[in-house]
Amino acid sequence: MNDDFVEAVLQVVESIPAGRVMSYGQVAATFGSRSARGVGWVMSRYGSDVPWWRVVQASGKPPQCHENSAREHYDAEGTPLRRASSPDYRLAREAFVGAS
DNA sequence: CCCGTGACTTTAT
DNA sequence: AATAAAGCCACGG
Repeated sequence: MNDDFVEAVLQVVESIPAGRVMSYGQVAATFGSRSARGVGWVMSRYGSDVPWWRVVQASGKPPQCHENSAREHYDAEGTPLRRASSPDYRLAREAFVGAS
């Protein structure tokens, strides 16, 4: 299967620093994709191995399906529910590529 | 090969 | 502001 896609998603999610959250579209764009659903799909399958709670919706709210579980993580990590300051995903992608 | 589904996003009405 | 529709990637039946 396309481990590339999965690997990319996991890579980005794992790269998210504590106290910072990224939206699905943000993450997707970060590794050069446009599919937030693809990211969500990967999370549902492989998200168990990554800090999925650092990945939130574009609205800055945690996953609608795991909000209560995510809250525990936020309380533990002290993650401030705050989406990327700028909705300019492309900039973030370049930033990640440059940092990589 | 076509259709439906999923932890989504964005634009339009 | 809220709702509707379309777009997007990958997978299973």
